[in-house]
Amino acid sequence: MAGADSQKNGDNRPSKRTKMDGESSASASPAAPGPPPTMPTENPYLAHLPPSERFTSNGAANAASSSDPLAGFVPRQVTGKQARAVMEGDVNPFAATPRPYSQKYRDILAKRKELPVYAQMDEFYEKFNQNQIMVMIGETGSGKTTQIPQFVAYSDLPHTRKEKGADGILAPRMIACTQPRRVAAMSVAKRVAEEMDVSLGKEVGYTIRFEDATDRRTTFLKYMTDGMLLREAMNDHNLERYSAIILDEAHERTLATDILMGLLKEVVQRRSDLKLIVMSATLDALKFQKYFNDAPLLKVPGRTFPVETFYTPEPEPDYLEAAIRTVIMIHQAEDEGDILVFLTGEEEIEDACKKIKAEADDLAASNPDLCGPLKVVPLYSSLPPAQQQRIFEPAPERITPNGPPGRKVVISTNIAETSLTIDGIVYVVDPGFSKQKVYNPRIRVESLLVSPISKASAQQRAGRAGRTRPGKCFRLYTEKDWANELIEQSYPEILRSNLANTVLELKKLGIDNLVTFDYMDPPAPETIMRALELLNYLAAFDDDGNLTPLGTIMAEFPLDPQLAKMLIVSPEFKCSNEILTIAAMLSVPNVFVRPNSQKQQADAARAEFAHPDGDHLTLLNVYHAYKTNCPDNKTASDWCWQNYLSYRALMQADNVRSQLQRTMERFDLDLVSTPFEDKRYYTNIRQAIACGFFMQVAHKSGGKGTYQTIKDNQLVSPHPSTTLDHTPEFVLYHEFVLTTRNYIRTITEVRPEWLLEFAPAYYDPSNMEGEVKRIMAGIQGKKAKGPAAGRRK
DNA sequence: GAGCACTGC
Repeated sequence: MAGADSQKNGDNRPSKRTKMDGESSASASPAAPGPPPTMPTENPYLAHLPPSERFTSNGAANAASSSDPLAGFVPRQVTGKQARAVMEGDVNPFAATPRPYSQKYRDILAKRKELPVYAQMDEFYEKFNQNQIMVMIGETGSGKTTQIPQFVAYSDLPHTRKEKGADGILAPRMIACTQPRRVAAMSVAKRVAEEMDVSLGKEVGYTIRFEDATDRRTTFLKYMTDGMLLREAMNDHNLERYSAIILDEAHERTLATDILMGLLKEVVQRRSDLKLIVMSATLDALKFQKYFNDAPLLKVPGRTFPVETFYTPEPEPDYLEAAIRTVIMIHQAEDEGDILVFLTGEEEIEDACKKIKAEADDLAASNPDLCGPLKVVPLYSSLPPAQQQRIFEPAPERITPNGPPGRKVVISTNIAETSLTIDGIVYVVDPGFSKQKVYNPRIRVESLLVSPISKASAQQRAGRAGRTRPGKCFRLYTEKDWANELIEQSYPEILRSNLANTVLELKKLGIDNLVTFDYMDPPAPETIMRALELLNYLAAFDDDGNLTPLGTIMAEFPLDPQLAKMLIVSPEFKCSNEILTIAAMLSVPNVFVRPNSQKQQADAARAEFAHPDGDHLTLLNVYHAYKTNCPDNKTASDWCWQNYLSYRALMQADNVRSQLQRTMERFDLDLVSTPFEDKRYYTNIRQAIACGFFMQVAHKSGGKGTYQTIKDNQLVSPHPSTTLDHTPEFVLYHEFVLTTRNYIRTITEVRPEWLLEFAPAYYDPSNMEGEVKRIMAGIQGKKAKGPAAGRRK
């Protein structure tokens, strides 16, 4: 796109321009080189001038048009002094038509000036102007997420550099800032629109799944989830719509961020005009710098209060008991201030809440002069939003005017470590554990394991105590364990995941060799092999490891490859409407609610939807019942409540279903159903599912309804929640869950004939062993003798 | 006869 200048730092437009001007006159003769493609060509404030007069010979906006606050700005040669002058000036240069700043803008600007990052604006511009890539370390409270993208806007002037896209629309070359979470992308965009005194969704916007608050013609600064940018990259390998990309929260090392880093490392070589800023919170700066060819570093201090850390003298044998004891100790002995306790999961948290509440009530009753009232609040993601909001309620009032103050205790999972910030926390209790995802490529199973956290995590947790004033952190492990046992950083997600999806995405991104791709942390080759193998069996990849036409479409669906495959083949089985529903239901959290106190009622409610042939069909029943019985929101939430179903999950399923349906339509995949009266109605559905999940099948083995997985011979039991009312010879399962026992969850009966018919290579008797081999060979023999074999495929 | 750490498309 941009000039093919190959200097080290990539972007040398200004100097190049000067040189050009020295060689040829700046006349508007058609033969003159004219401005390079990325130079401003559309400055709305200079619209009264013909394009050739809008910029001086060195590319600066023409100073003669004195009303333009950006007069004299050379893209990417802008200094802190220039930017500050405009920020503190009278006219907003980023508004659709230049207009005076509002009073609110000035009020906010005063606060922005206090942010640590503001003080380093000059240093930022020096590094930004001179380098294509830079790494930024900004601790909590530095203001990097809101300010840096704005700084870039003053330098890139994206709103003055509109270009026609492939769709013929004149659009700004945007600045993107990625976030790992949707709420962050949304709330930061809203804040920055206010700070810039422009409208959200017009000049500054955000894009997340299910919601695009941007305007193709006017948005020049876009906050988005990292996954969303990755999706865009799949169809635009050079990310041409962007002039600068800022990867925020890179230290979290989400799968999407890691892939984007690898991809962008390649893109910056192809696009010398693209600037990249990688932002992270402390610590691994050197690793990022090294990965990005020794990119320069800008370090900005945070703005938090000191946190005093305490360790236990001896290891604690029972961290749950120790955590409870510590909370009670703090409540009795420490000054006013709320407490945040980190535990690993829902059950543990509810248990701890009960115990702490009981002890604290006893204490307050027996020592009203020593202990104030204590409010205990649980926090985890599956909690309904209304209950999550309770963490923001104030601590209880003191009971008597001179009595001891009340206190709030929040008992939380890791969600409070990154996603949610609670003000007023002064004390943190950190037992040092969290549930972490691990992937075992040998048996192809992802599971959750309670594991020790990393030092980085522990520091993040401690930091939560110092957001409003100095705080204390009580670590329930010894200082020696801290030093010797905790690893520095948590393993990035890419090392802990099944990569089937990722490998498909990478291919779609145009990455040819998945093994030599420049990962910041390369995954185990076995994990990549497992993914390639699966995608090959699903016919997404051919035998040479290239994407097939089917694989190309599969990558467009926001689904696991197995689900995408079953959806794409479903029209052939005349059941795409039903498979759409099942895919959506399998993509959202469990729709069945089962409160501890009402297990029987909940099970009875579920039985109303049960389909005897399997859980996939039960999910279909639930969705149909939901759509039939819930014409509006009010009835829906009541109906869900009465039927022990999660309204939230069902709404999500509805949302996902529409998105999947749109993707189906985009690829001309028919939306069809077999008539319900037709005896093949359910068979067709089950066959389509089998086309996606034939690798996840178990065969009955031994007594007592136990099964053995076909590929890895793992002994498994159907999950007790299943609605399957018999024990067929073959079942297909959606998930393998490793808890107290090996369970297969969400299962449906399949026929061995289908497996051989739809996945002949996989089920070829020569690949099989024992009983299954005999069964498959038997079917093959019969088929060979019978009339024409193979109805489909 | 039982569990969903947390995100994301």
